Amino acid sequence: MNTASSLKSRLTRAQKQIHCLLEQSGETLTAQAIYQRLKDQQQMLGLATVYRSLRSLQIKGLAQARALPNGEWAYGLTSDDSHYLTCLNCGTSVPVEDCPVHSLEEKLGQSSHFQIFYHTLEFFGLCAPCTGRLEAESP
Amino acid sequence: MNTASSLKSRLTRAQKQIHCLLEQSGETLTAQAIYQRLKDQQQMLGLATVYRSLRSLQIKGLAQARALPNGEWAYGLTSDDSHYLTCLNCGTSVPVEDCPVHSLEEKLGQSSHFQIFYHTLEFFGLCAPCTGRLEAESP
DNA sequence: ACTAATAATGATTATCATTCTCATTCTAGT
DNA sequence: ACTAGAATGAGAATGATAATCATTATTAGT
Ligand SMILES: [Mn+2]
Ligand SMILES: [Mn+2]
Ligand SMILES: [Zn+2]
Ligand SMILES: [Zn+2]
Repeated sequence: MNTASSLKSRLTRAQKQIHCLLEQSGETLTAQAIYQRLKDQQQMLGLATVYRSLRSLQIKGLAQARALPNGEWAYGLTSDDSHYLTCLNCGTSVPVEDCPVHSLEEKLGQSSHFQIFYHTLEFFGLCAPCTGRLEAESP
Repeated sequence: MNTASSLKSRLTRAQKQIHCLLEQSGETLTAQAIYQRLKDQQQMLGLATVYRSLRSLQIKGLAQARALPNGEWAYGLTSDDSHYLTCLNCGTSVPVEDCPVHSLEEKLGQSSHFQIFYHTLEFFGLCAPCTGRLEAESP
């Protein structure tokens, strides 16, 4: 049994609930959204427990987090490999299909002494409407 | 004159000071650190102005931000292309030398209607000491 | 240069996601 | 069943960032 699966071995009730919710949901969720959804499903967890469990799931290699432009974090499963292109002005976000970092990740996993669970890759710039608007304002 | 340089055209006093500080410093800095350094250099800016200017510099394509594990943001120049591998347990962070996303960034810039200024790429996992410690705790 | 309009700044306050505290409840092992 | 340690939850504390608004600097028109 390898390290990862041994770390995953035992999940607490809260960790199981959250892992399960992330699996069902398909999309990534903020901690607050997870808290709300569980409450709605009569599976209420304390907010502190939600945050604690998310950190544990990360350390166990099961969950990942990406920072949203507004300062919140979106959590998902590490099996999900998706990336976005986001407008710095209006926040519009579109998915990016390709991901060219897997071979690098593998290489790092061998050379760096780190056990790598996931990566984040995000692109930032201006969408077409915002580019137009900003050019008009500052000619 | 292209779009980017037209957007960069006029910088406010505060934006110039911060851009200059980021140029000198070489490293990335949090907003709070920028505030402190400018104060130390007798170039005091209000904290609100620091945040506003950083956002403007981003929209002008001059500055980039990456989220630190502790929830703060580190700001640098978009000309800086550096990435890190971070331990989810202890926060240890090591630089990653390679970056395999430039060709994708170029492709996206052409196909997506976005004007892309920068990207973030971060790896997360466990460092060797933490892997050992956690294995010992949960056998 | 003078003035009116507009933009930038800064002191302060408000926000709110996240973390901390600690008392209580659950769990595993004997 | 008993006990030690872990997990949980309610609520308070934290702290970075955003919003407010009065003041100051800059711009544009005359
Ligand atoms: Mn990927
Ligand atoms: Mn890069
Ligand atoms: Zn936009
Ligand atoms: Zn570590």
